[in-house]
Amino acid sequence: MQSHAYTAMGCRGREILDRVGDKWSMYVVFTLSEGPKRFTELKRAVEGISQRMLTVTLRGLERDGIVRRTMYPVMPPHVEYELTPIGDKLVGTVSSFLGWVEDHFDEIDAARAAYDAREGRPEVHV
Amino acid sequence: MQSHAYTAMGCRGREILDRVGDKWSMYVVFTLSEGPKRFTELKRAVEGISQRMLTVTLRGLERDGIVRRTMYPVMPPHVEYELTPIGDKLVGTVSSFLGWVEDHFDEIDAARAAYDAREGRPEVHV
DNA sequence: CTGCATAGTTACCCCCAGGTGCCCATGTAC
DNA sequence: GTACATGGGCACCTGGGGGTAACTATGCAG
Repeated sequence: MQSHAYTAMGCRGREILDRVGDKWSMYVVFTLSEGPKRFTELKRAVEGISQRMLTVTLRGLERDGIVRRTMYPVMPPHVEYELTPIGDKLVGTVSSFLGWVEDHFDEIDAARAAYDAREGRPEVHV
Repeated sequence: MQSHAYTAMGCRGREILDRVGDKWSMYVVFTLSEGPKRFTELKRAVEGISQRMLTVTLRGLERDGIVRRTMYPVMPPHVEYELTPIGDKLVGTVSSFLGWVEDHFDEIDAARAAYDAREGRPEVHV
C-alpha cells in the first residue's frame, strides 16, 4: 500500500495533493457537499474567498472532474456548481483525514508545546 | 461528519493540511513508514530534497509530534528519525487518499482532456 | 439615464515557500 | 596539516500563489 506512495503513484498523489492542498479547494468542495450552489452562494458561504480565487478554484476543480458547472443561459446569468461522483468520494477520503486531525490535535498541541519548551522559540542568543 | 469540516474544525484541518500538503512532508513520512532512518539516509531516499528542506521538514514534523528525533551523542553524530504512533496513523489516512487518486486518475485525466478540448488552452484570440 | 445584480476577467502587486550555496563542530584517518 | 563524514545552521534570491481593485456584459427596476 505504501510501497508506491512516493514513487510513480506518488507523483500523481503529489499532483492531486497540490490540487486539494491549496488554500480554497477543500472549503469549496465541502461547501458543495451540502448540495449544488450558485457562484454567489459559494462566495458567501466560503468566508474570505475573493471573486477571483473562487473562479480560479472552481475552474481547477472543474477541470479535474471534481465539480460540474452548469450554466443556464438566462438573464441575469445563472450558473450552478455541484460535486461529481468523484468529488463526493473525495469528500469521504478527506473526511477521514479530518477525523485523524480531530482524534489527535490534542496530542499535536501537546507535542508543539513540549517542542517549543525544549527548543525555545526563535529567541536567538541564549 | 462534514458539518464541521470548513468551520472550527476546518481551521485545524486547514492547518494540518498545510503541514501535510507542503512539498516534502509526505515523502518524508512515507519514507519513514518503512522504519527509522538517519538524516543522510533520508536525504538519499527522498529524491531531490535539499539538506535545508529536509531539516526544515523534519523540524516541522517533529514539532507536531509526527516524527520522533533521537540523538545519540557520539562522534560522528548519530541521529535517528522515526514515526510516532500518530505519524503511523497519518500514513493510513493519507494512503486512503492515495487510493482515491489511484481509483480515479483515469477519470481525472479524461476530465482534463475534455475540459481542455472544450475551453481550449490559453490560445487566446480565437 | 442610473443603478443593481449575476458571473465573471484582467491588471497589478506582494509575500514567503522553497532552492542554492557556503559555514560550523567534532573525531578519525592519512 | 588536511580531508572526510555527520548533522546540521544561515544568508540570499526567485517564482508563483494568492490578494486587491477595477472593468465587462446583460436585463430589469426606478
